Parts: sequence; C-alpha cells; structure tokens
Amino acid sequence: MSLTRTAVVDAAWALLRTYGLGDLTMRRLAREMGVQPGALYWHVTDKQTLLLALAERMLEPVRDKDSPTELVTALRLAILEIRDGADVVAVAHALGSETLPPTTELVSLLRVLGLPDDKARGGALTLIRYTLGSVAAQQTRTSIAGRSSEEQDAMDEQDFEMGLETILRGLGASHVSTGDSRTAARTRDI
Amino acid sequence: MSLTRTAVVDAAWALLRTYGLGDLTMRRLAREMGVQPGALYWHVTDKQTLLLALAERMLEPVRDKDSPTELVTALRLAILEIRDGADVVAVAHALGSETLPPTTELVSLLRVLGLPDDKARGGALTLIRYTLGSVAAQQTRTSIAGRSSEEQDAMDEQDFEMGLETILRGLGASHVSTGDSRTAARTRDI
DNA sequence: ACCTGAACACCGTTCAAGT
DNA sequence: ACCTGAACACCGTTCAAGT
Repeated sequence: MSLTRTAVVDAAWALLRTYGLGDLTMRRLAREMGVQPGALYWHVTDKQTLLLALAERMLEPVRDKDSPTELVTALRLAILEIRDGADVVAVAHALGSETLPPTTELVSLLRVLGLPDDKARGGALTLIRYTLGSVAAQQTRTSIAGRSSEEQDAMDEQDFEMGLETILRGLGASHVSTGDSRTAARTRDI
Repeated sequence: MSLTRTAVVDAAWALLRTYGLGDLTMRRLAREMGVQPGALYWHVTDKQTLLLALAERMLEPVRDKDSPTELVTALRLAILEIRDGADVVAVAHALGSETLPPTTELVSLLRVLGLPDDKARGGALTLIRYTLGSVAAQQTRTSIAGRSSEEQDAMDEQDFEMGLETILRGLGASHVSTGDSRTAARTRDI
C-alpha cells in the first residue's frame, strides 16, 4: 500500500511525542516508515510544512472555551504536553499563519467581557505571548534536566497562574471603575 | 599568531549580527577565520557554550536600570537588535543559568516599589516571559518577511508597551489600595 | 600548546530512473 | 502515480598526528 500524507504526519507525530524534536528528522522518519528519505517529499512539501501540520494537530483541542482563563490554560497545557512543543509552535508559525489559531477566539472572549476592541486585541496578544514565553521557559528548563520533577511542575503552574491573574487584573482595572475588592472578584470571573 | 577564545567569540558575534543564526555554523566560522573546523574546539567547548557567550554579550548592556519599565524595555531592545536574538537567548539559557541575568535585578526594582518578596518574584517572571514571548513573536514574523517594515516595528512597539503597562497595572493594583486615577498615575512611575 | 587532516555519524533536499 | 538510488551540499564533533 502506498504512503499517504496523513500517514507521514501520523508517524512524525509519534516520533515527536516519543523522542522529541531533536530526533524528528526526515531521514529518521523515512527509516521508521521503511522507505527512502526522498519518498517523503512526494507527500509533504518540506520539513517546515510538516512541522506546521504537527503544530496544528497540537493546538486542535484548544477550542470552544468559555473564558480567557480556560482558553489560555488549555493552550498552555496543549503545548506543554508535547516535548519541545513550544519550539514546534515557534518554527511552525514562523512560516504559517500570522497569528496563532486561538488568538481571534481569545479576542472575542475578551470583548464579551466588555473590553473595547483595541483593548481586547492588545490583551489577547499580551496573554498569548506571555503564555508562549512561559511554556518556552519551562520546556527549555526541563530539557536541560533529564526529567521534570513533580514539584517543579507544580511551581511552574502556580507561577503561570499568578502571572495570568496579574495580566487579567491589569486588563480589567483599565475599564471597570470599581474598588479593589470588586475588581478582585471580577478578575476571578474572567 | 594563535587563535584566542575572545577572537572566536568576536568572529561568531560578527557572523551572527551579519548573517543570522542560520549561517553561524562552526565550519563557516572556521572558514571565516582561515582555520580548520577542529581548531575551534581548542578554544571553545562546543557550539552551545559559544552561543551562551553570545547571549551574555547581547544582554550585557541591560544593566543598572532605575525602573522595571526601563529594564524590560532595554531587554527587549537588546534582543531585538540582534537577528534571531530570541533564539540565541533560548538556546543559550537552555544550557546556562537557570534564570536570565536581569531577572534578579528586576526583582529588586519591584521590591523597591513596595511589592512583597513573592509578588516581586512572580512579577519579574511574568515580565521577563512576556518580553521574551513578544520578541520571539516579532522576530519570527520579520524572519518570514524579508525585511522589517518601519510601521510594523512601530506597531509592535506600541503593542509591547501596552502589554507592559497592563502587567504593571496588574501588579500595582494588587497591593496599592487606591482609586483608579491614583493607580494609573502610580503605574506610570513604575 | 596549538593546529591540520581526516574521519564519523549525521542532516534536508533534489531528481533521474525505475515500476 | 509513487518510489528507489544516488547524489549534492552541508552539519557538529573527535582525535591521531604533526609542529
């Protein structure tokens, strides 16, 4: 039976999950599929396109969220779950779509909460960039250490959530004219 | 005259500034210095160590700032000035020091402004990660387009500053119990 | 001490030629 | 249409041997 584009992407996906980006080479992938390296190029344009497909698969579950917090948290976990996930996203969207998939949805969610259009756009950018920066930091650190420790993961999560709350508070405070306590309560809802 | 470690780093620095990370290979570097590839390894442990040295050189001017805003802005510009600067920082601190050099100084600056220790630490992390995420996003985008447009650069800077203010506002509002106007004024000082 | 020569074990990509 | 064989132009790193 002949190769398929989906079969190639699937094998690449498996390779990425199991061994990480460093071992995801076209030659290795070909070997894994029992085929010559050149054969892959009949089904896939080049490596970067392949990585883009992997990034899309990675971010696919980040959808239909009800709040910015949920969306950003889901984004973080989706990338964090995959070895070198942040790198894949970086490389992929160096070639792919201007903005990351969940960006526009995040803008909508912020607008629903009452933010004016430009603030919502800026806020979404801030949140996405913060999230990517956080995941990148965490993954590069766990890649120097062999395996990630439970306590470090918990620490990272706590730091992330704290930063997330800070940003949401910053966004909320700019348009909701309330006292401190009310602002804090509202932030939790965001 | 014999090669020096500094000479190697200087040449690598020049190569990075001129052609970017993609053209900074050990072999290319050796060719540029009129020497065999193996010769480099007498003066430098490996490529990653070399990149670490470049990252340090890059971040060296980010020092002795008087406010978080100044420090973070300086950090952004220092990385942005160098082609693939964000990648270099990422690769470098994948091996190097746990936290980026200016992190501890940023913590101090936040403490001076009255933030308690843990909030200062968390705030510094948030700011650094946001900054790295922003620069990474901008640089990967300008690397797909051949050259960066003046207007996009201005746009990016504006977006960045807006996000920065959002984060600082979020940090400030958590400990200063004031009304909106006073908070906004204080934020500007941060 | 410092460097050359030469190798080892790889890369991504292309492309004539086969089926 | 789909794949092989084989090449092209590279990598980072090591290490005996030379000076």
